Amino acid sequence: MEIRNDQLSGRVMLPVLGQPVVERSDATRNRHALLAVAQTIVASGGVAALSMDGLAAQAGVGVGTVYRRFKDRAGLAYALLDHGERSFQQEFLFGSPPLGPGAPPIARIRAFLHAYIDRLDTQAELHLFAECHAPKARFHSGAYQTHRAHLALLLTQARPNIHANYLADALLAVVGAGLFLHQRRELRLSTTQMKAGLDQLLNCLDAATDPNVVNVGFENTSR
Amino acid sequence: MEIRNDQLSGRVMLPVLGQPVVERSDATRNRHALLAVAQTIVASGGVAALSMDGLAAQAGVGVGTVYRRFKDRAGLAYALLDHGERSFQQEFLFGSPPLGPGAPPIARIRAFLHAYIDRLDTQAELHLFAECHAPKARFHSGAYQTHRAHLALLLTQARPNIHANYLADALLAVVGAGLFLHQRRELRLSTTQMKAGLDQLLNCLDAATDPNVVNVGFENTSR
DNA sequence: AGTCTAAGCGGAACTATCTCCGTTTAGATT
DNA sequence: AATCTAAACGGAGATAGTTCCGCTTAGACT
Repeated sequence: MEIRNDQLSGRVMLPVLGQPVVERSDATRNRHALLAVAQTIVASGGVAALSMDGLAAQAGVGVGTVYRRFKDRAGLAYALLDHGERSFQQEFLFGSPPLGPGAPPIARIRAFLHAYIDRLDTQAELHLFAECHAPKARFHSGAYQTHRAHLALLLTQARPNIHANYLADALLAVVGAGLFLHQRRELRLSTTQMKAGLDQLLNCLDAATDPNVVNVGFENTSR
Repeated sequence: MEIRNDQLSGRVMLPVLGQPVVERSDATRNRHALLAVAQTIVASGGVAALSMDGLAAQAGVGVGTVYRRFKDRAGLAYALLDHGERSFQQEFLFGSPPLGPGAPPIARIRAFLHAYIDRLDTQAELHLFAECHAPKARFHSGAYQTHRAHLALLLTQARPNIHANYLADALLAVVGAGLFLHQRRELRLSTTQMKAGLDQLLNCLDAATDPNVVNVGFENTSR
């Protein structure tokens, strides 16, 4: 889902070993057709209206084809999120500061979380859908790994003595789709308010002169 | 699911308006039988083995009965978690410090999160199951509301100027079942290590002399 | 004891996900 | 062009969640 080359020709490099290296032309055609139809379904009726059977019918292919292309419901959702994820990664990896390189670490983390919130504001339902139908897949996805590595690096730069990986996971949990939707729909928070809440959290990390961490228990891995 | 009286007689006060106030004896009998069977199914084969059809068959009732008692899969999961939740609430509301009243706020928060982690260690799969099959229900459950109110109160006591509700939600997100299972199974963190990570987060809250919050954007509710 | 009725029960039926496998085809090789 | 085969396709069927509705029953009231 993440590792693809040859975007212009429409050919896709699949990362899984033992799988074909390039898609056949009919497969590529179906992938694009299915994604296009899925987009319109979601746009008109929300994620609830997106069913595998219905998608296959509307796209004029068999259900087997849908499953072959996207593995399952969660895979379809991740595929739909992929476009936005790509450009998001471009921005925080190579774009202009404070989101991209150049700004101080804490400022970049702040910008990242703000941008994340803005993305959620349009795609939270799809995110939640994906997470709920494949809870483990979220953490294994290239998107999550990239976000985590990005935050962990910045956290380490900001405060060398903290357990950056744990905190990165923690920050990403705070901007999870489920909580976001609850805050937005039920608590009626604006994205501005959420960003303020996140800022507050970050200010604590920033202001704490001594996190008093000493890595208790993080040296060895137990089971 | 939360508001019940008359525990000894087995009668249950249902909180939903327009519903019967007390269960009929056969209904109570079936509820207990179903919960007992469900427990053994989960104990032997994990949550994956828990199906509504199978449960009904093993308990010797019709599927309709299962749905009448528990509404849906998520409701069944929440019912299974209810016993533990009850005693957990007793402990942090009325038990001995630092979990119960008497200790300083930050110490109580710390104890709460540690206890939460210990609970997850035995019940994370059931929690995840419940959350994924009814993502909105998590936040509306009495359990979540209670945890949130508890943390928010303690946070307010510790630092009057922070947005306690937002931070309470944030802390609960960090101990979400999905992340916990990932950390435990994939990253192979021990519960001790997770507690250390949480301590670090709390120490930041505690150490930050000025969270620099000024409640930006939290005054009015937008949509 | 008889009656009445709201609540509970059971399981057929409907829906949607996902798997399986026989058939078809893209495209490489000759 | 003919051949060959890995990949893709389609849709029937297995499985599980959920709803619906006609029948049954607990328990309240006479």
